[in-house]
Amino acid sequence: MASKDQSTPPPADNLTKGPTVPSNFIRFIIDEDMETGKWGGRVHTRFPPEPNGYLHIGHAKSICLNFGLARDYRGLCNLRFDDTNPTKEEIEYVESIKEDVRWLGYDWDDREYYASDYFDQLYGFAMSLIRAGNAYVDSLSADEIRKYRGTLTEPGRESPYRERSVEENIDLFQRMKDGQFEDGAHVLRAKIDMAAPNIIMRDPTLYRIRHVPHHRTGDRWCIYPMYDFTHCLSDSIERITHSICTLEFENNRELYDWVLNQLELYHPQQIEFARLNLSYTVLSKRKLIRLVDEDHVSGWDDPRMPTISGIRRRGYTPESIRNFCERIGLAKRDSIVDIALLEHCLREDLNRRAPRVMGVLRPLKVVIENYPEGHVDMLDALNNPEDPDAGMRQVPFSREIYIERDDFMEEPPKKFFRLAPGREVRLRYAFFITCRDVVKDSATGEIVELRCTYDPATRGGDAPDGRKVKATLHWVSAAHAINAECRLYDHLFTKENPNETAEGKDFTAYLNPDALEILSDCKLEPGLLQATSGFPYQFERLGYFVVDAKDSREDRMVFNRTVTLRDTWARIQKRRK
RNA sequence: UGGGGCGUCGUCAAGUGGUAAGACACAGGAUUUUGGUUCCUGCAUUCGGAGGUUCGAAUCCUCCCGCCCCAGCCA
Repeated sequence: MASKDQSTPPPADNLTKGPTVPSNFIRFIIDEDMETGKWGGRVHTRFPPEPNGYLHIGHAKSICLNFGLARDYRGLCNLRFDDTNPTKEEIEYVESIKEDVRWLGYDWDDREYYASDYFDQLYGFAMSLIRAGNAYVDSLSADEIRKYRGTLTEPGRESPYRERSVEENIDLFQRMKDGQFEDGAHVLRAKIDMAAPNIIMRDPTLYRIRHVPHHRTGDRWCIYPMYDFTHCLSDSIERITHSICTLEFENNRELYDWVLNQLELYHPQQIEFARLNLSYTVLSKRKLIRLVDEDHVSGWDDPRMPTISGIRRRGYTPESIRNFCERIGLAKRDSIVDIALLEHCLREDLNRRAPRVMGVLRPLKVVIENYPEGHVDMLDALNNPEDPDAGMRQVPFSREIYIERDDFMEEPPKKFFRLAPGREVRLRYAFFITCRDVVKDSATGEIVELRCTYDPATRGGDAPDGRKVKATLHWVSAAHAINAECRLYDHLFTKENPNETAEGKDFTAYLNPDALEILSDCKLEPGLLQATSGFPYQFERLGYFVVDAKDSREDRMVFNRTVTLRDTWARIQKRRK
């Protein structure tokens, strides 16, 4: 960037700020609107979830987009519940949605709206359409309407009720509202064109009868407006400028525009973008509901789920998700983002902020034969090498400790530099130890204990004689350890794209049986007793962990592994197989 | 074989007629008391294909190919 004034140095954060928000086609549209003054310099977006399920990471993309645009252009973003189908929607979902949006770090102030708040106005607009001869009450059955609609290649036929008089339509629609008809007896339809090449325009249904109470309006209504009628009008009522939705609504834009044009109302611009797909998981509400209903997972907030509540419980941070949503970009082509990018954003954030601790997942007892019995050393350990302000803590060391079973091999292969018979390694922040003997269960042959010796001169982890070791192991003093349960998570599916199914199979066939591994005999350093949920820790050399918000108890702590550390050794092993 | 969209590295994605950004992944190497972090290095002579226009094309034109969406009284 060229500086115009040579006497003024460029701002320092020009270089340190990191990647700026990349532009995209929606920002181009808005930039142009700002130049032409199309909306009087306003940007007003909305995030319009239907409260019929929990939000997932795909919604996060939309949330970050809509709220992010409002933030960057000094505009506003509304939270609006698209609650026009009382058979599917529940109050539980609106509460969870609000919690999730807030957790992601966004604020809608007092602009919490519900399409159901507009039912009166919507009814009035429907009446206007009828009076103008642009809508009619149809008395065909659902089945008949489908048959009359035609196909992709053949035009539809007009309903015999299409030419009812305005008066009759008004009367019928009023009586629909008054509850004089059964579900399905009539619908209100837009009168457009049964031969339209866009099937959506073949006299779309605007209202249907449903004698079902609504979670907000109760029994006040028994007719409910359809999405296409509701959404554009809600946007219009809220003076939205850019109505951003996903690609599958591209066909619906013609109807969005038609309704607003017929009614001659304030007319936002609908813009479509490609929804997020992530490898090794599914991101459709229908499929997520099945995972919950069929007990493939423990619930919407199961840490294996890609739901916001699931990944929150798993230990993901809002910052990492926001960052991810910026990095994936925005376009109109269908794509599947590599879940490794999400994990990268997570590690990047966690590495900076998570205090380091030691925890042994699969303990192997080590007795230090030349260490005095009953003695305890308090050793200084760095809380976070990435953060000098994080300070130090003390960790107890004693004659009997636990190390990770994976850190010892009786017959080590070439590139294994951890502990082995006769080999010396460093115990982090403690001493060098050398393995002298391997104790096995005489019956099973299983290794039950290691006998080692330590070098007292290496206290803290450095040898005064300058000798080096190839590995540093984490450890926990046996007498001081907390017993805890750790839940290790992996990708929910074994297939990169579980939506792509073989003949006769469905996506559940690719569920990963190892997506959850429960380890119930973990040994953690004593300081972890203070750990509370929502606060991430790095278990050194293993990964990032967080207290499970639901199942952890004071006398039985439960930790979730949020994500592993990158593991070069594991990759080497995998390559070998 | 109707209509609406979309095809740029393994995965995302910039690029808007002037000679293919970046990120992730991957592969090497350096530093390291985490096989972590960090730091270097490499990674599309070519943009779905074929023609054409142009001094010059991923960008413009023509034809072809492939993928996604729409036939709910779901959203």
